[in-house]
Amino acid sequence: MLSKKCKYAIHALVHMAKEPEKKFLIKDISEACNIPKKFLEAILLELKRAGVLGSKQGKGGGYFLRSNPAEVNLADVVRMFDGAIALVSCATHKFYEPCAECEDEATCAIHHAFVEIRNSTVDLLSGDTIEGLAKRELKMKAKKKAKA
Amino acid sequence: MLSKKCKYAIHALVHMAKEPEKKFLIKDISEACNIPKKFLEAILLELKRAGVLGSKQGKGGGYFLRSNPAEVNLADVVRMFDGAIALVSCATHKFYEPCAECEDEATCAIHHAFVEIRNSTVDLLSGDTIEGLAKRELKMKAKKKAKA
DNA sequence: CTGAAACTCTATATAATCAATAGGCTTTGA
DNA sequence: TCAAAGCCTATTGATTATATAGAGTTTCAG
Repeated sequence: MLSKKCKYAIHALVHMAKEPEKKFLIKDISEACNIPKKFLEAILLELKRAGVLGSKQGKGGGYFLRSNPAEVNLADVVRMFDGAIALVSCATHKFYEPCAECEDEATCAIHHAFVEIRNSTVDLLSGDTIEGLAKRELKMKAKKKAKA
Repeated sequence: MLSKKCKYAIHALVHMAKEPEKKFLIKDISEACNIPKKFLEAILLELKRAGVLGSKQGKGGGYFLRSNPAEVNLADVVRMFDGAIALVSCATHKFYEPCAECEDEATCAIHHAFVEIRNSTVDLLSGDTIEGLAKRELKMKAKKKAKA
């Protein structure tokens, strides 16, 4: 399971990607996404340090998207907050560590099984950009409203 | 990432599935798979309570497979030790809980994205039986030995 | 019938991590 | 100059992960 931090980050980013030009106050994102304000503060700061967000201090300040929302995908965000995407450390690319208990990875069937799962998960996560998710969500909400 | 407990369980089960009729001592599995003995003890007990393994106490005792190894798959084992397979609680079948911060799951793009990922992961994990993994591993080891 | 082999069970220790909050500091603009 | 807003460090409390200790129980061999 993802950490709450990571899930909150995704919610915040998708929220911002709905109005990619807008400048957001921490407080407003916090209320819109139901994320504890102080916790969100730390999250946005990390996203800023990673270059995904920019910010402006002082009166009239706020956070805004710095990266192109079409190029920020869930694989990036998950790696940033929760580290490896794979279910075992020997099956990751970016955070590889051999399993202490495994004698020969090359002939370990478990290793091979989890590499496959990793690949499929990474493919799906990489395909989900915050722009795509934001647009999809706006459409779904519009459709639901039309029905009601 | 999987807990060590879960990974150890998988290793132990695949090891046993290589000789599905055999009775194993905790100590032997522990040494063969490089798993701390006392920790493994607790794991095997859980697997027994779940019906996957059987055991015989006393001298000449040991653990053995009770379930058909062709019917024990990684999805089962992961759920048993680590709970939900999905990355967010609102995307699971067996351990469903709504996300506290989410106002409307039906129109939440994040929810939909993670349901897809869950489905793909569950499909792959369900396809990996301990019998299949054990056979695959035996083949790989034989091939490697032939080359050397 | 006894003793060693082997699994069973409960409890505990330690460390790590997660989630959240506190509280001051700095920058900015009217 | 002061209030708005982000920046930063530290800390707390709860939970979970990993592992171990140690006593209890069952079984078989001789």
